[in-house]
Amino acid sequence: MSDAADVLIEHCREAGQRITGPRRIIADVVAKADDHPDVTEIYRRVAAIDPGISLSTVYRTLKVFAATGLVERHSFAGGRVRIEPASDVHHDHLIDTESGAVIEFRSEEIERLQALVARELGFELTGHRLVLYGRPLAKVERRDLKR
Amino acid sequence: MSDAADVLIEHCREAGQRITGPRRIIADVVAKADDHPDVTEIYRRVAAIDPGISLSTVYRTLKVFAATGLVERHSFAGGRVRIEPASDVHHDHLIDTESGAVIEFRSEEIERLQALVARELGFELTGHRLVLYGRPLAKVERRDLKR
DNA sequence: ATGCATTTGCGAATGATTCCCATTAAAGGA
DNA sequence: TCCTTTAATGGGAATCATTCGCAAATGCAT
Ligand SMILES: [Mn+2]
Ligand SMILES: [Mn+2]
Ligand SMILES: [Zn+2]
Ligand SMILES: [Zn+2]
Repeated sequence: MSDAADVLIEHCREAGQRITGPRRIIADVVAKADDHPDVTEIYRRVAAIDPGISLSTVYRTLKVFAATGLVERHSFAGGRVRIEPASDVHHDHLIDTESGAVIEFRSEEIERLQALVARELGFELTGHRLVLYGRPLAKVERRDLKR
Repeated sequence: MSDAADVLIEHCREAGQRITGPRRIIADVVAKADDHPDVTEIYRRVAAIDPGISLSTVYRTLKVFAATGLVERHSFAGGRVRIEPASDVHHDHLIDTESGAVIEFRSEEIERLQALVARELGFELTGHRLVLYGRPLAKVERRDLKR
């Protein structure tokens, strides 16, 4: 039981939610996930620990965690929602279109420009979704980067 | 039958697709749509012209149009796909979280930074998805914009 | 006009997510 | 520890958007 999971559980309790067996396990699985798994994958990992936990409960619990801000739900291309534990520092994602790998990044400038663009349009930016899709550069194509 | 629709039909023909009655009508409806409608809404508009056209055909035809690059499919929040006729100049969207309105914008700088970030990560940017969510500023909050 | 490959309409099938509800089990106090 | 209250669970049905399968209809090149 990682301490990251303990944090999830603690926040959960503070939000007035009951701490149940399934929730402990789901919190643990989510806290350990560093690969943006989809719900079915989380269900698999949870079931490996306690096969009695239902898919319904996984969905419900993730929704509770998301509502409490403990978990983020992404919808990269392809129907199913993907999950990651909420991180203290916001980041966006780049998808390797050849391998499907998810790379995280943070661009201070893009973040700032987004808020600026929104304000120019007469809005206060409340959120955003940015996903880049890219093809890995061959080694020889990378030479110009080193300079 | 707008000329924008004719363009769709013409590209469709060049792509080796047959020009059918349903396709003409769907092309016309899509070409006129300036509000990012979902598929069901397009179906409604199509059915208002020819009630015999099926939802399946609308889905299939939109897929064909999208594959040929005539139509873009967005997946803003909320399950269903939303459609817009492909425009010559790329743009991104800001969603007014209070009204649900979709505002279009284009930021040269953000576009450039995206490519830059991708390259720094070792990728050639092949696409991206950017959606901003914002709350409309009250008039009094806008004063600092005029400067 | 004829023949054939594409399209279409309709209904069934899918896949992800949510809903329903009888049963189980936290939480808090006696 | 033993109740009481009430939220959470499991399992299955229900939803919703989208896709499939296939016989019938229809473009289009000849
Ligand atoms: Mn991430
Ligand atoms: Mn648009
Ligand atoms: Zn961001
Ligand atoms: Zn863009």
